[in-house]
Amino acid sequence: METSSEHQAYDFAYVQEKWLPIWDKLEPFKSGRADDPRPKKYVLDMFPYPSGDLHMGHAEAYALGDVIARYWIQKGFNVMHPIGWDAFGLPAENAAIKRNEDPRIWTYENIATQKSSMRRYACSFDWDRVFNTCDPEYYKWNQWLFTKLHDRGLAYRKDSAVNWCPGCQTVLANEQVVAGLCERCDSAVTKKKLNQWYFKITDYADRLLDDMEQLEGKWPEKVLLMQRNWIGRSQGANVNFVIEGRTEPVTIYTTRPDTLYGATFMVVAADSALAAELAAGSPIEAEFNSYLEKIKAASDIDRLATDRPKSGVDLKRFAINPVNGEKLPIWASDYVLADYGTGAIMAVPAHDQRDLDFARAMKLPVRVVVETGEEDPNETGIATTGDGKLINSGPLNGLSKDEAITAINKQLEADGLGKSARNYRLRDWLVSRQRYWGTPIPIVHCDKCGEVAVPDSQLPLLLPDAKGLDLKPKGQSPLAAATEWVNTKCPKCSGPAMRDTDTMDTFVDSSWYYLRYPSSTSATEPFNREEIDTWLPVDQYVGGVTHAILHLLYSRFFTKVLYDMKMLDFTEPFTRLLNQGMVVMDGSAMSKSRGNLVRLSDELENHGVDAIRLSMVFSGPPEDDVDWADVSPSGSVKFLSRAWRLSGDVASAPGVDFSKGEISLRKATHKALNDAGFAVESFRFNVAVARVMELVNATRKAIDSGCGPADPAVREATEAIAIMLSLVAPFTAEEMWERLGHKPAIALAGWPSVDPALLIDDEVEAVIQINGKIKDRMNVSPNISEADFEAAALALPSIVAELAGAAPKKVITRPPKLVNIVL
RNA sequence: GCGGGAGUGGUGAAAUGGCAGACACGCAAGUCUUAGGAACUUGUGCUCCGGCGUGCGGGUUCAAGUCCCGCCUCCCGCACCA
Repeated sequence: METSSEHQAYDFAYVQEKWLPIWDKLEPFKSGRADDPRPKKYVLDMFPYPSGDLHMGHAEAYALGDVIARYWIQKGFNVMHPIGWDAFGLPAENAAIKRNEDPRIWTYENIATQKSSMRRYACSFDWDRVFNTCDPEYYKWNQWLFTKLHDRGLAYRKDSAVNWCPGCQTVLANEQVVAGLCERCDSAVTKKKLNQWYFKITDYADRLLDDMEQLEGKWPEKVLLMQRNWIGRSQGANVNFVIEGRTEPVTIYTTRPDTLYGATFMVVAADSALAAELAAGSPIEAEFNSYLEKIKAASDIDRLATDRPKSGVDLKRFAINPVNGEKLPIWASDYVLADYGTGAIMAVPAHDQRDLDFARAMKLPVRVVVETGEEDPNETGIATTGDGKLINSGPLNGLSKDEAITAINKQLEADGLGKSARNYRLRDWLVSRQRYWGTPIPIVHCDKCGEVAVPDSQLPLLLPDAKGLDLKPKGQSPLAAATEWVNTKCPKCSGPAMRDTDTMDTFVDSSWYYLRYPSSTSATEPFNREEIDTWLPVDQYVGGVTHAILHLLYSRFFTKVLYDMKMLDFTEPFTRLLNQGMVVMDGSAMSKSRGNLVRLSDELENHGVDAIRLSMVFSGPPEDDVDWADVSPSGSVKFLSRAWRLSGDVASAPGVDFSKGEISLRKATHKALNDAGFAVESFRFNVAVARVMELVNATRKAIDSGCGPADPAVREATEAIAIMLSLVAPFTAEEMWERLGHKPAIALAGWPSVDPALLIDDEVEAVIQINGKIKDRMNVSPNISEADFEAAALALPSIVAELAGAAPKKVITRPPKLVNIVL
C-alpha cells in the first residue's frame, strides 16, 4: 500500500478515500455515551429537504455549522451534532405524479443520495440519531401531538376565507404567501372559503413577543424584528356604535380613540358578514353584490399594488357616534380587512391617510380634531398623524394625544361604550393540506360524536398506499379516494365514521424535530424527558434566513405549548441562532433556467471537499451571500497544499518540548490560536482562516529562512495549524496530523491551550501624531509608563524639529500604541 | 408607504473611536525549471510625491470607516393591520 509520504504533491482525492473508512470505524462524533465526562453542547443544522442531491447552498450551510461543532469538540465539549431529513412535502408528490410512482421511492432514494454525499462531505454528524419525518415512527408523534393540541383546544376547525394556491391546489398558511405568491410555485394566491384545521398560535402572541427578550443579542436582530412585525401587536380601543335599524351595536377597533370626534363615516369590510347583512334587502344590494364579486376576483397581487384607488359602496345606512350622537354614513370597502380587529372601522380622514384617500374619492367630509401645526389635510390631501392639541372634541379639547386617549378610554369604559383592546397581525396557523405526501390528520368524523381524535393506541395512523390513488392536485385530498381507509369506526361509539382526509402542513414536522434527536429511536414517546433535560435547548442553531418567520416562529410556538403541557422546562428552543447567506452565481440565485447553476459534485470533483469547504468559509462573513463567481477554489487548494507541505518538513519528533522553541514563531502560534478561537466564537470564520494563513506563512518562512525545520517551534506551529484547519478542512488536517506522527482522529486532538505569556510582544511600534496626523513611529516596551511614553515621544528628533520650540497644548498618550500631540 | 440593513482598492473582504485596506483573489515583474495553469520572491488604493483617500454634505472628538444629524444609492422584510 502506498503511504502518504510517497506523495510529493498534495493529493486530495487520495486523502479523502483514505480517511473516510477510518473515521467510520473510529466514530469520533458519537455523542451521549454514558461514561462521557465532557460538558454537553447541542449544535444543530437545519435539516435538509431531500430534493435531489446536495447543492452549493447545502455545502455552505453545513460547512459553517461544522466549523462551530468541530470547534466546540476541540474545546473539550461533548457535542451532539445530529442530522435528519425533512422528508414530507410537495416536491416528492409532484415528482411522483410525473413519474407515476409512489412518493416514498423518490424520497428515500434522494435521502440515500444526500446521505452518502454528506458522508463524503465529512460533516461531524452523529449518524446514530438520523430519522426522516416521513417515517411512520416519526409522524406517529406528529399525530400524537396533534391530538394533544386538539385536547387543549389549540387545534380546531373553522370556516374562513383562506389562501388558496391554484397551482398546488391546496390551501396555504399566511406565512407561506410571499408578496401574494405561493412560496412553493409562485402562483398568484387567491381566496377561497373553506373549513380548515388551525393551530391557535394567536393564543401565544404575547408570549412569542415577550419571550424574545431571552433571545436579544443571541439571535440576529433582523430575525427578531421580522418576528415582531409579523406578530404585529397593536394597542387601541374597541368602541360600540349603534346602527340605525339594527338592535346590536357594531364594535369597531381603533388605535386612535382620541380622534373619535373626528369620525365622519364608518367603513365595514366588504367581504364581511356584517356588510352583507347591512346591504341585504336595501336598494343598493345589487350594486353591493357586484362590487363584492369584483373584489373577490382580485388576487392578493392586485391588492398589493400601491396607490391603488380606493373603492367602495355607500350602504345608505347610518351609525351613531357614541360621543356626540352624530349620524355617520356606513360604507363597504375592501380597504378594511374582514379578519383584522372587528372588520369595521370608524373613519377619521383628517388623521388617517387611508380614510382621507377614501373621503376625497367619495366626497366625504374631513374634520380636524388634533392641531398638529401641519397644514390642513383638506387642502394637502395628507393626513396629519402626529401629536398635538385636541380641538372640536368636546371634553377632550386642549388635551394632548396621549392624555386624550387615556381620558376617552376611561369615559367609554364608564359609559359601557367601549374599552381598551389589543390586536395582532398574526393569524392562526392553517395546518391542513389537500395533498397526499404528509402526515394524515388523526381525526375521525362521526355523525353522533362529532370530531373524535384517534386514540394513542391506534397511532400511527398510516398513510394509505399511494397505489391506486390519483395524486394529481384537484382541490380535494387524494386520501378521500382511499375509501377503505376513509370509512372507519368511531373510536368512541364504534358506529360508522369517516377519517379526516387532509394531511398536515410539513412545517408541523419541523416544529419539534430538534426534540427528537436525543432519543430519536424511542417507540414509546416523542422524546425522552431525561435526554431533553440533558441536551436541550439547542445551544447553537444554524440555517437560512428564509425561515426567519415560518419555521422559527412555529418552533417557538410548539416549545411553549409543550412547556405548558409540562413536557419541557424551557420556553425557547434555540439559544443562539446563526443565519448563513445564500450561494449565488454572478449576483443572482442559481437556477437551471438562468443557466448559472454550479453543480456541487463537479466542484468537489475538481477541487476536493476541503477546498470547497474552505472557500465557503473564507469567502466572507457567514451571514453574507457567497458569490461563487468571486471565490477561488483553486486558491484554496493552493493554500491547503502549502499547509500540508509544512507537515512533511517538520524535522523534530512528536512530543518535543515546545518551550525550547524559537520565541517569535511560538508567539505567532499562540496569537493565532487565541485570535482564531475568538474569531470562531464571534462567527467571524473568515477572519479565523486568515489568522491560520498568517501562521502558515510565518512557519514557511521559519523553515526556509529562519530557525529551520528542526526547531520545536516549527512543530508547535504546524500542529496548531493542523488543529485549527480541522474545523474547516478535516481531510487535510488529518493527513497532516498523521505526517506529524500522531494517531487519528485529529478532530479529538483538543485545542492547544494558549500561554498568556506568549501573547505579550517584547516591543510594540507606537505612532506619534501631531494634531491627529502621523509624524513618526518608535518601538517601545508594551508596558511602558505613560510618563516615559510621553517623554520618549517628545524627545524624538523629528518631533522636536516639527514643534520648533512650541509648547503643546495637550498630549494624549495611549501607551503603548499612540501619542497625539495637540498644538 | 412603514420597518430594517448596507455602501471601504480591479475583486472577496479586515479594522474594542487610536497606523484604513489584515488575509486572499486577480494582475505585474523576477528566481528555479525542457516546460508550467507548479513552487518560491517582490510589487500592487490614488498621487502633481506635498499630500489625498472608507457613497455625498454637515457635526461631536485630541482622534471618526466606526458615534450624531441631513441627503443619495442599493438590498431585505412587511404591505390598506385602522
